[in-house]
Amino acid sequence: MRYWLFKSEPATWGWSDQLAKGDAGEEWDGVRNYQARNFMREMALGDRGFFYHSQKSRAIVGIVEVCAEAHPDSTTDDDRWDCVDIRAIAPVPNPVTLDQIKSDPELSDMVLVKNSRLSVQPVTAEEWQRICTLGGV
DNA sequence: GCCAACGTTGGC
DNA sequence: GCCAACGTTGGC
Repeated sequence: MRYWLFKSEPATWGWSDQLAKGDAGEEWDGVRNYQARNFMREMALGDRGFFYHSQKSRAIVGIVEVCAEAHPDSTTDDDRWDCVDIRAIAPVPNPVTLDQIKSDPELSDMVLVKNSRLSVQPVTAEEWQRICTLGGV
């Protein structure tokens, strides 16, 4: 199993919106960036991901699971863009903030730190474990 | 609200 | 195929 991180502006699509979709999950649509799309194409059913709030709150707030592999993005007719479906698995009891991540030596190589603009990104098993520990998961 | 970083577009 | 212009993202 691989690990990922999904970034969203809470004002547009937040953790509470994701939770409301329940086990059915929802398309992670709207991505118009090749790198992010390519990562989604690599995802497999059952892969886990962090749900990150960008902008104002800047923290990892939840854990999601890939519940459908890459398929055409229903929000566009442009066949370049694919997306996966994800569903909420569990909240992170103590949200892990960007500040915490930046100040933790074990997390200093995270894509989140190095390329803050990438909206879908891979997370290593070590980073996953560390953040779960910090978050009280 | 500003601005730096980055990706994409389109003219040449 | 290069590169300038432009738009968007997201941290501060």
